[in-house]
Amino acid sequence: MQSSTPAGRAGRPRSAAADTAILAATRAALVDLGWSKLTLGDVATRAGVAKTTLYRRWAGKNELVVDAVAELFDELELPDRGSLAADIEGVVLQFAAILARPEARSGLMAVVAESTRDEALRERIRTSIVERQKRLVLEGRARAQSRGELPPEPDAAEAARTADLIFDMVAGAVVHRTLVSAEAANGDWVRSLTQVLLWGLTSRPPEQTEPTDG
Amino acid sequence: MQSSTPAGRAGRPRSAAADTAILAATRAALVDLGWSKLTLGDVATRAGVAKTTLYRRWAGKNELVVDAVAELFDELELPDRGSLAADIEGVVLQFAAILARPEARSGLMAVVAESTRDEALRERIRTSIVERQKRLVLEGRARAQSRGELPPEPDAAEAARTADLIFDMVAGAVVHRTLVSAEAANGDWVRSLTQVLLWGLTSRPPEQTEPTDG
DNA sequence: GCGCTTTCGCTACGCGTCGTAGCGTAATGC
DNA sequence: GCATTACGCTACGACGCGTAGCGAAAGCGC
Repeated sequence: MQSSTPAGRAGRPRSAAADTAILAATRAALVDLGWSKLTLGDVATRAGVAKTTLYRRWAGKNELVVDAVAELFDELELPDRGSLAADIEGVVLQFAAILARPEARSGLMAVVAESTRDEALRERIRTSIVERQKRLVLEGRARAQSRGELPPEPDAAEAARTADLIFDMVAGAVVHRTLVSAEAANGDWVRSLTQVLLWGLTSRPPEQTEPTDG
Repeated sequence: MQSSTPAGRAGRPRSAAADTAILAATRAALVDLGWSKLTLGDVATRAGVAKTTLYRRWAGKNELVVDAVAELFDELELPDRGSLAADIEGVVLQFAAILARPEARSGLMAVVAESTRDEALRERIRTSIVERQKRLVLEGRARAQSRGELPPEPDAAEAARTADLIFDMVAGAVVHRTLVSAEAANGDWVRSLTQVLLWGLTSRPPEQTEPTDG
C-alpha cells in the first residue's frame, strides 16, 4: 500500500479510490481466474483504470497480490472468550474461514512460493500478513498467563522460541489441512487441534510433575 | 509419470532417459529460475530434447513440476530408531532437509497454489506426494503401538481422524517454519515440536479441556 | 530382412501477455 | 495562472505458449 499523498507533495494526488478498486479487482480476478491466469491487464480493466496506472503503483503481479490478500487478514482479531482453549479455537476458526475463500487459497500460496526466490517479497509478506497473525499468539498467551492458565515465562528467549513454534504449528496445520489435505477446518477438527496443543504445552515431563499416566 | 511402453504396444518406445533428463532439468530450472520464470522451452533445452517431446508427455507446467518435485520425496523413509520420539524427529528432519532444497521450496508451494483451482492436479499431488508422507504417520503409530508407547485404537474412524490431524500438524508446521517463517527446522526446533506433539497425544484429560460447564 | 507404428528433433506459426514509451488531459499546491 | 504530478489511452517490441507439419529414427510382428 503506497496511497495517500505524502503530505507536502505538489501535483495531482493519487486516487485512493483507484487503490481500493484495484485491490478489489485483484481479488475478484483471483476468484475467477486463479493466480496463473491472472493478468494485470485484466485487473486494470476490472478496476476501471489504465494498465499504466497499475504499474505506477505496484512493481508486478507478486506485490499486487500480496497487498490484495493482506487485506483479507484485517478481520483477524482475538476477543476474550473466557479461556485459552476458547480463544485458540475462535481465532483458528477465523483463520480457517479466511483460507476457505478462493481468493486467499490461490493467492496466498502463490506469493509464498514466489517469496522463496525474492527476499523483498518475503519481507513484504512477513510484515503485512504473517507478523500480524503472530501478534495474536503473543496476545493470547499473555491473556492466558494473566488468567493463570499458563505459567509466566522466566526466559524471554525461550518464550519467543515457544511462541514461534506454536505459531508455525497452528498456522501450518490450518493451511495444510485446508490447501493440501483439502478438507474443511471445521469445529470438530479445531477442537482436536486445540486439545493436542494445550496438552502438549501444559504437560510437564515426568521428572518435574506428576506423570499423567492413567 | 507415464513412461514405459504399455507392454503390447507397437512402434518406437518412449525414451525413459528422456523422462529422467526432463525431470532433472525441471528441478535445475526451478533452482535457477524459480516457478514463475521457468519456461518449458528452457527445460527442453536443458534436457537436450525437443519442446514437442516435452508436450507429448506432460500437459503443462503444473503436471511437469509435480512429477519433478515428487521424486524428491522418494528418499523419505522411517527406519526404526527405537522410540516414537526418535522416529518422529528422524522423519521430520528428513522432511525438513527436502524442503530446504530450493527446487522443493519454490516448486512445491507453487503447484499447491495451482491445485486450489485444478482438482485433477490436486489429486496428482495427493497420490504422488502427500499420500506417501501420510503412510509414514500410520507406520509410525503402528510401530509405537507395538512398542506399547501408544494405546491401541478401538475406533477406526477416530484413529483415522487423529492420524490426519497429526499429519497436518507435522507437515504443516515444517512447511510453515521453512517457507513462511523462513527459518531452518533444525534439531532443537524438531525436538520441541516432537515434545509438544507427544505430550499432546499421550496425555489424557481426566474430564476434558473444554469448560464443560460453569 | 520388411513393413507398420509410434516417437523424436526441428522449424515455423498465431496468439496472448508483458512492461514501457509517448502523448494529451485532469487535478492539485503555490 | 503555473509548475507538478497522476491519469487514460494507444502503440510497440519482446517473449513464452501450445500446436502443426515434416522427415528421420527406433522399436515390434512377420
